[in-house]
Amino acid sequence: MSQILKMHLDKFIMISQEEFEDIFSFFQHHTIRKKENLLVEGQICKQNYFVSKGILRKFFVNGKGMEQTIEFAIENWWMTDTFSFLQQSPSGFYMQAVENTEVYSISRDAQERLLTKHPEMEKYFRCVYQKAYAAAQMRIKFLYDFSREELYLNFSKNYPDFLQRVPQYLIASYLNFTPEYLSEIRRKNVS
Amino acid sequence: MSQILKMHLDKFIMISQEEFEDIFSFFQHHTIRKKENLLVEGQICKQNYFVSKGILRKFFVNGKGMEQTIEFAIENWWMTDTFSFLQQSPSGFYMQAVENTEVYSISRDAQERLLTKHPEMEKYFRCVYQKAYAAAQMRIKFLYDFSREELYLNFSKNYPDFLQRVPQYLIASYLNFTPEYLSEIRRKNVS
DNA sequence: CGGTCTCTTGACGGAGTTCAAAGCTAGTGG
DNA sequence: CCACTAGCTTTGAACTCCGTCAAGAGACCG
Repeated sequence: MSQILKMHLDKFIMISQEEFEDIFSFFQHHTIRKKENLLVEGQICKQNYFVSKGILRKFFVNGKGMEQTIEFAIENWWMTDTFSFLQQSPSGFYMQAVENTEVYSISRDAQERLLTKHPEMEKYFRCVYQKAYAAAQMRIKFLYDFSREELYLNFSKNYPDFLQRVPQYLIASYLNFTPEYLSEIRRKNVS
Repeated sequence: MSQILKMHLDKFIMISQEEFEDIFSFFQHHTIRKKENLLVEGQICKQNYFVSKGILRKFFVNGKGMEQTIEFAIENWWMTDTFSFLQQSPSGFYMQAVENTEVYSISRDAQERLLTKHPEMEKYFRCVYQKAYAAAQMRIKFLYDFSREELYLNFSKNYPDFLQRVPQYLIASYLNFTPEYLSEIRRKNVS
């Protein structure tokens, strides 16, 4: 059934169909409505989520009471509050569906058992985290290197489809500036 | 001999002394002088480095020709250009010793062989990358949440010893602002 | 259609940069 | 072990990017 998860595993490790079926039994399936929360600030992040359809975003509420989006996850991406998930400590983040979304989730506990029973999954997660870490490093580089305007132009060049699926104020939030300024940038770069 | 590396492995996985000795044979030891480069822009990052003594920094040269430090690594931290190391593609970064530094390094090739021969190391690296990813996420959160001044105050509270070991212009570079502005912040917060 | 989100526009202000110059500090060679 | 130089830090003035505030125009949903 979950071909999308199987295909993602196949990118990193070799496993048989039977083995996959046992692995798959550690996961649960959820459907989340647009704007519904998977995690709110103060809760312990109990699950690691794999997006099979739709978009999630992770955000926090900053000192001024504004929502700051720090990450999006679309199909084939994992999302969790790594810190809270690892330490089972209260999270400082929210996780919310941007559009109606479907995920496969695994609890901390189930993940431990999965890794013990299927050691090949260590390799899978090592690869996934390695990639996520590399992406985070590039993200930090961009934040350091680019002006806000360049951040937007770079983002809209690399993820044009995203601009269609996600409202502008979330893009602005993700790129760390105001909707007003985004509007100004767009005006300049249309004409 | 390399007790520090063994101790770091012990934090995440159980291995015998004999096993460690075989694992250790995959590594090389290097001594790097202050200001010496381990990697320069355009090169392929061939090694993954574990710092046993001293400090490394990773930086790139931005559009204005300034060095932007994006990461420090002290004792017990791994450092590499993950992207270049994984894909064996040219790096956009430099890696340089801040003070005289000692590292254990492992090549891409040796790391692959190590992981095949000692699958427990998959778990070790999974944990290391997971932690590094969580740290990168927190870093991004700080960059979004704090003003430059708050970034400095936060940094100097959490890593007071670092301020002693590392020159101010590198701290400024790491926190993504100018040495002049750092000087201004310090003046304000001393009196 | 009425109301609540979302996007746009413009005026103003402030955090942080740039540039230039002077003061310090530490390493190096004689 | 001192003197000199290059590199690091501080100061101040001018400037700019971008945030804040306020208000209006669309757009979407019940």
